[in-house]
Amino acid sequence: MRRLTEEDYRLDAVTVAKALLGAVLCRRLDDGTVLRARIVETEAYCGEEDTACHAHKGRTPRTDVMYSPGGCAYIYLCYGMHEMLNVVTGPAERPEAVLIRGVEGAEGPGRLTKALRITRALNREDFVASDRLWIETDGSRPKFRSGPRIGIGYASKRDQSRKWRFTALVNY
DNA sequence: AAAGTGATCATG
DNA sequence: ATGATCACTTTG
Repeated sequence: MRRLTEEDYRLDAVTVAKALLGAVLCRRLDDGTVLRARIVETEAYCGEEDTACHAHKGRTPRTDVMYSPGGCAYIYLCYGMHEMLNVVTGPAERPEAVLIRGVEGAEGPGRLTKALRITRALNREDFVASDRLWIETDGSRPKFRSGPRIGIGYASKRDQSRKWRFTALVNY
């Protein structure tokens, strides 16, 4: 197991979204307990030109974090109750991110954050250096299926049709 | 099928 | 200040 480094995160979101399948999301709580879960579903959001991406309307207080260099967390509240975890990717000033949609045992973006006790308090956390939130890999690259992203009816038809959701096929 | 829940952003 | 919208989950 090795922790992912900034080089792993500074690639484009589609590449990182695929690479994160099979990697292990790790969360250390205040009491020292470490929770770990393998990532099984991801989605890529690719810059201002992607009408599904939160950054497609440009930089706002919320999307500012997406313009940081790849390797930090973008976490926001959806529908007033679900914390959504994203991994910012790409170089600085390029607003791309990977939404973690599911981990083994907690499938669904709101469920995994609940299971791993991840909230907006961890927005902007640095996955490369943090002792509270990081990602490890054992090098496994599971086979996966690609499909359209979920819940983006507000995006252009073209962007809705892009197959930027990735689901691991193997059961760990 | 529809509620539940509150942050966010564009509008005024 | 107001209101529409929302990268969802659960319940019926």
